[in-house]
Amino acid sequence: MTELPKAYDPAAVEPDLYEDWVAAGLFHAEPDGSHLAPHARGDGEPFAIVIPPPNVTGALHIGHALTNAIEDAMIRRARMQGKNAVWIPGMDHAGIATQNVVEKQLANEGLTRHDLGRDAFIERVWAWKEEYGGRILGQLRRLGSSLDWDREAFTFDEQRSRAVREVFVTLHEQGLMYRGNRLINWCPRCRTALSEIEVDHSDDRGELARFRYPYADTDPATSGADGEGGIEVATTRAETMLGDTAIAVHPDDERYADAIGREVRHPFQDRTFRVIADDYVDPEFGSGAVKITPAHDPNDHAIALRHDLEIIDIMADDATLTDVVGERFAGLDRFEARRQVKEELDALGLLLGVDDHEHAVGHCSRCGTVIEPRLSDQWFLEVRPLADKAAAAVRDGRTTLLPERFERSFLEWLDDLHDWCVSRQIWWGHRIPAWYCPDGHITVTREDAPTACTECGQGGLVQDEDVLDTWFSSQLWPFTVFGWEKPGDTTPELETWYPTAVLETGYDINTFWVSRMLMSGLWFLDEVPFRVIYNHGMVRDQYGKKMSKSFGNVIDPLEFIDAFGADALRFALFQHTSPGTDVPLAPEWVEGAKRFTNKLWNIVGFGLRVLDDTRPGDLPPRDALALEDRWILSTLERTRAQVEDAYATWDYARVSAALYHLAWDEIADWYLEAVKPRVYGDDPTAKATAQAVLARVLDDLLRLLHPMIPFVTEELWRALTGAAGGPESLMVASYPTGRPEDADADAEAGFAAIRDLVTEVRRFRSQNGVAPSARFPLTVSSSSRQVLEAHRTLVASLAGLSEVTFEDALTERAGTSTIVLDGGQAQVELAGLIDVDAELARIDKELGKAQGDLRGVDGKLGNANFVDKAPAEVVQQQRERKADLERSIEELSAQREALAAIDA
RNA sequence: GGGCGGUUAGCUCAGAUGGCGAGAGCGCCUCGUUUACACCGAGGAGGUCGGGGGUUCGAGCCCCUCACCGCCCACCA
Repeated sequence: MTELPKAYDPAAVEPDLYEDWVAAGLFHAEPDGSHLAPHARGDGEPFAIVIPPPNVTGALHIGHALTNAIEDAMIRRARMQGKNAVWIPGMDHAGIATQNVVEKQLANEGLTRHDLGRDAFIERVWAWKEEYGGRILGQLRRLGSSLDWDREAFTFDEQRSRAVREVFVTLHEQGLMYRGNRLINWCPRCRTALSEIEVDHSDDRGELARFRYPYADTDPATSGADGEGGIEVATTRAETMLGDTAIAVHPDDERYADAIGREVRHPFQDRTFRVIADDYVDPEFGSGAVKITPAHDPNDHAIALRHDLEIIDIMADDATLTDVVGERFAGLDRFEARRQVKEELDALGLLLGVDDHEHAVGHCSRCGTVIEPRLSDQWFLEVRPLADKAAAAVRDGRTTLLPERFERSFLEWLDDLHDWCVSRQIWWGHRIPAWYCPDGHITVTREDAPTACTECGQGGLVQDEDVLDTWFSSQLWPFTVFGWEKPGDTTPELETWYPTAVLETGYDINTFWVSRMLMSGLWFLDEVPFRVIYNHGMVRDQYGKKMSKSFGNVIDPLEFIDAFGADALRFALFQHTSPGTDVPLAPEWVEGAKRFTNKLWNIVGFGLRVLDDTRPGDLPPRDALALEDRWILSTLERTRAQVEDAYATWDYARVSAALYHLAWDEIADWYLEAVKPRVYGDDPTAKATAQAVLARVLDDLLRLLHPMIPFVTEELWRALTGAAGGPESLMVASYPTGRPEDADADAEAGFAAIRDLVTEVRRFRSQNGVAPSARFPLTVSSSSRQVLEAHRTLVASLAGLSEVTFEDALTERAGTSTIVLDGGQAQVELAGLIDVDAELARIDKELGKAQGDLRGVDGKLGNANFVDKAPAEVVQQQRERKADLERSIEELSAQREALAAIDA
């Protein structure tokens, strides 16, 4: 059989295997299942995942690595289980993000997008996309992602664009999509409206400026001076006072009972406004009087609507002040205006003080600029009916959120969701299918170029300049990727794979994306887009800190793949991955995972060396199997069940832990050692049996591990089975199902007895400085005598003994040392083996510990409550432990005496 | 201001429905070139399970409370 290189070299294996898989078409799926491997044909339960489409601007970062590793494991396992599994690749055009990147590039050339003009700019973005945009998809291949590349989609390609227009028009026809003049979040740098969730709030250190509005009926010459004849207000944004149109106080606030209805005079503008009463005002805060700026604050806007106040918009697109504020401040940037307004107020004697004030400030999630609430004409989607459907689907379990504890906040969010501002004042994105006639009537249509206004019939229509929020198209992803273009559409792909099996994504985009897919899927297809929402955590560094460019702790997954291989990176991620749990990642852990792949390499490498031409296949009859065979098969089956169980709770950390333990601690450390006497021995029957079992064990191990670490397992499996590659691949081999008949408690107990004895002998060596190579005889007395005696050769081989003999009871003799076993003891002839003084010291130490433990157990057993009320078996355990301790104390004391005698 | 998660060995984390005589990986110490692997093997040291109180025969696990840490949501000027 093939000899493997001594150490695993991922770089020499991974790229070729990936190409081989692609060439063999193993990633591709057909709705009718015609692609399925023979073992699965005729079954083929549909199992689809759509990739969370990465931004075209993106490069693979560690979060992508996590998402794609998990999804790949899901898909690969489903595929091996004979499901009709498909994983759809694609990218998101990522409106603002992409536009920003290209604008930055233009800025390097000293240009703005306006210098190019709309059409040229968009052309430029497409060119950029062609040149750099595909980068991340290539990087996904390095990870081993088994995406069906024949089905790649893009949120801004023609097919998806048709669906977007159709959805917009349909929603408009349904009366849910409307144009309105409302207060929205405006980013002055991106110069566009943003939705609520595109605004990040942070607690910033700011200020609270207090100043006084003089009453209109007081003398301007004196009213400013000293607190007389005015009303005190406070603000964190002093410049907004230029757009104030009222002062509000609480209706029950006695301090202001007389003030209500009075007029105040604007210090910088030739106008006055009233003091009004509104419940919104908190009398406890500040002076209890609030200045009202309807055009620039959501609460103020609401109050303005209730009281029919004048609304004055004081800002331009770039957050400089417009002429309406008056000559003194017009044209100033908002922050400069803030400073100067305070100055002028102070000059007039109206400023009462400026205090430090920490408060939540909204920032643009794309560029970090401070958001300006602003009144604006935008397109809105009335989300209530859609959100209600989505919430109902979560509540009745049509879709399940993992971890479950996320469900509550997800539902609360859906329950008080506000209308979605979908229009963006940028160029890169789906143009809004609305046209305006010269009279301002709106025509929303599926046509490319409508010629007549639907309201008044006149021509000269001009299309809305705006584009849609990028999430508007990605919300349709789970069905547009399967060919859906309009309500009622059906395709074989949709019929087979919609709803998808699971939507796997970080919890950070539940609101942006997941909720909206749920809403639109239910609205347009009347069916949830996915049965399960699996939320993975965020990848953090080894100190638990979020990875971000500004911290400089970002880890590039490609560097890990180069250094340790994709499998190592994947396995390291899996080892810490449970639903909703953040994943800390340190280089040493990837290194550790690499060691695991190397261990696996050597485990199978050993197999290849000793299997001769044995391939995995049927096993000899059970009664021909050795104890260690039955033990490992039982352990394998038990682990397989644990893995199954862990997968049922989507807990990859437990899956990887169970398989790591199986491979390293059970197979490598014990089974391979236990099997050596037979495979190196000259009993052909015993050898053949060992080989058959070993082949089976290695085969199953590789199958179980393949979804997580596809490359190394595939390479080894081909060597083990002689598979030629291409369609003969572990990728489409069957995933192990249960073999309940392999469960064998007797064999596990028997092997455990052997293991305990061997471990004790090794401990004896280590503690007494007896070389591992030293051979010596051992006499054993044990309750497990039967099984130990029957496997004396194995015991001798594993423990490095020259001879093992058995007696019913050992008698203490000078010059021997006793090894205490779980179910008995063993005796070593010490002559020439050990250092007596060291041994005495060791015994003293053990004696001390045993005596301490005994006191503990005695205390427990002396407690009447414990003895009476604890379950009998628990009490029994303690009694046994007490007996054990007493016995070992006795033995140790005897040994001590014997040794002391030799010493003397 | 709400909500959620966390606090277990030097580090990062496991520890279903309370029975633990508390585990793993890395790190640390001792020994080791046995024909799978030094990307290794054998053995070992190291924990008042954040503090306090409670329930229980028994609590790392349940209850109360306090203290930190992290995240999400939120219109208090």
